[in-house]
Amino acid sequence: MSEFAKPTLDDVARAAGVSTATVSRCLNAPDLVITATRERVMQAVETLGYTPDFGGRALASRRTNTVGAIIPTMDNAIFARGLQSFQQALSRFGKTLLVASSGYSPAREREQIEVMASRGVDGMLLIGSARPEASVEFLRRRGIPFLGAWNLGGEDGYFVGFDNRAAAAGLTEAVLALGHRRLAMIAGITYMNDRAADRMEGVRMAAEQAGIGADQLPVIEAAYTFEDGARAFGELMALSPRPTAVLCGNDVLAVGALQKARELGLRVPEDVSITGFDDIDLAGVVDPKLTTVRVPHNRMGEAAAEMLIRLISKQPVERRIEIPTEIIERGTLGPPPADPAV
Amino acid sequence: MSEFAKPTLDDVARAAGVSTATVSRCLNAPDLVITATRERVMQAVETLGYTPDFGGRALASRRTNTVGAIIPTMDNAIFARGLQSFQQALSRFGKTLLVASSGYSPAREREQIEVMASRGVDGMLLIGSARPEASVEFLRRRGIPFLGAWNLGGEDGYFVGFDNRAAAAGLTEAVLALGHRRLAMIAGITYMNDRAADRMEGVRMAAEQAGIGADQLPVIEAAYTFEDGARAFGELMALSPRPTAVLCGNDVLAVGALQKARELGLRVPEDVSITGFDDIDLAGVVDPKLTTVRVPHNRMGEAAAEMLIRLISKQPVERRIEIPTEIIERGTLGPPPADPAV
DNA sequence: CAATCCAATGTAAGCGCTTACACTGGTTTT
DNA sequence: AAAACCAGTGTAAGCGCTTACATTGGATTG
Repeated sequence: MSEFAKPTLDDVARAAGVSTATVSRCLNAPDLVITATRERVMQAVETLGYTPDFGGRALASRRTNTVGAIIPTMDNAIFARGLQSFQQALSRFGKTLLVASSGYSPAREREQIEVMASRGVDGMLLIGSARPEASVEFLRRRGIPFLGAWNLGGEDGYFVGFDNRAAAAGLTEAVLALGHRRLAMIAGITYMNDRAADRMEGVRMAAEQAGIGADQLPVIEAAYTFEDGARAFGELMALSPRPTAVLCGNDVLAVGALQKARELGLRVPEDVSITGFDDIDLAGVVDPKLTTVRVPHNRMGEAAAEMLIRLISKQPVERRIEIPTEIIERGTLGPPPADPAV
Repeated sequence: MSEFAKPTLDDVARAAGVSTATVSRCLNAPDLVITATRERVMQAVETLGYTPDFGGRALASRRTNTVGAIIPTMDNAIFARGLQSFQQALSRFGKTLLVASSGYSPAREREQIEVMASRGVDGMLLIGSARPEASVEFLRRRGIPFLGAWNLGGEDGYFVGFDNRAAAAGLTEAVLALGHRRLAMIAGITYMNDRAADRMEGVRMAAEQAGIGADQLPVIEAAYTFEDGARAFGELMALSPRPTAVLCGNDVLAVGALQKARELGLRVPEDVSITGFDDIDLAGVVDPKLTTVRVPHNRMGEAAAEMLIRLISKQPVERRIEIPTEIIERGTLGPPPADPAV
């Protein structure tokens, strides 16, 4: 073995004076090997700096102990946090995580699914449930277990997430309870994004329930940036009559709205109320602090890991695990102005 | 092939009536195959839903087209942003990214390095340069090209990053130029973190240069949370004489400090100036907006990808690429109070 | 028209590993 | 004391792929 060659099982076997089978057993089922032998082998492993070749191992054992996760983007605190917990939980089970991002594109997600399948992942974590049937079909054909996270999905499939619709409805009810009647919403882009769509629907449902029809509830969809949130808020404030409460599909939009409100000289919540969704760090930092919905990403990541492991090892699992959300009341929601501006 | 079995090269070959070699060539070097054959093969690939097995491919070709990145944590906007660009650039070269996190622990980083090596990554991206020699030695022995990012490293190795020390010194000079003399610093934890250490040193250097010795420059190290930043700021404000400017090792600490300042009834920057570092989104959202140092993570991610690709394909490369930083003047830095409180 | 060449394809040898099965020799059982 | 057993180890057959080399037959050359 040259200085730069990667040592193989064979090298170790030769160095320890045993067969490759024994070395393999030392690594995978140490109990089968007598202590003296094992120590000799481990010594050889150590001095040679041997690490098993993943490809060879995967090929021979038809297992990879790898699970894949495809998220819309890494550049978003929401997914980052959940994924971090997911990974930690996974590693407790000896699995490693492969992460890829789809950039919110179903086509790119499909590509990544194939990449992961090629790599022989034992299971897969996807976000939400809005995707072409073909992607799902592919996974099923291959017999790769997978689950959706961050929401609760539809008819079939496995899910661990929260009920975005119910949470949004709950928050809306809280707003209504304060006496607001002229609501508006800045929603995230709903195309192929069930979280955003569900939140929008939740707000609409609750409004409807209170006798506020869709025609009286202006909704603007905006991309996930402060600027887009600010712009949408500007448009909403130009409306007449002006809304007294603006429900935002996520905290980033809400913070953008908040900035715009300051720019427009509107006091929050005296002149206009604003709510967010997700309770990212940001929410506690702006002034006033954001009233929002807390989504326990850590718990979700862990629950997802556990569920996927069970799915992979064919243990019985519940079809969906709901993670409860919670309204966090801080400073941006108050009663409507007594004499609302027109 | 049963409904649930993964189709192999052999299945495709049989279906298309060619040899496995031809199928392989269709996938890897299509030019070598005549169009008619290729179309027949591709058709078979399509109908069978074939995706090449990564393990088999890696084993046979001794290439993986995979590069690894080990970052301290995913749950940090700074790394997320750079990594996103890194990945995008990489995928333009047909490489896929494997991400792992070390949780700021050198031991865990070492483990992950071995995992990546096992998986046969063609190259590796690490953060910074502070790590046990053994980790570096391992990589070298294995002949795996790697580079450090986010800083500029030491004597040897490849780096693409910024000069944290110089940037911190530059910002400190700007603070001094406004007339501040009673400086203090809230640094990130410097243990095994050269970025934090360099920033601290930069501040100290510039202060020294202005005749302010280390004994006149209180420094507190704080973990990467708002709370820790706030706590440290509280301690600093209890000092007598009270600092008129607090330089923070990153934006998160600065925002924590800012909150604490408000809590203490101190006006920023009238009573005390605060500066950050990194220019994360947050910096533009707090009130007043943070004066900080912008670090172009996108450019860095791309430059890192390019450099690593060159390293892998043994093309000539520069040993270090410096990404310039920029001071972003916003609202938290002003002249010291005329009659500073004691 | 034989010799040569070359493009298109096939043949088959591994890549590094796991694991079913075979073997060995001591211990227990009958 | 022979039979049965078993713990510890070895032998060797692939896993799915790539690729050096061999083969084929039509086009080009002298």
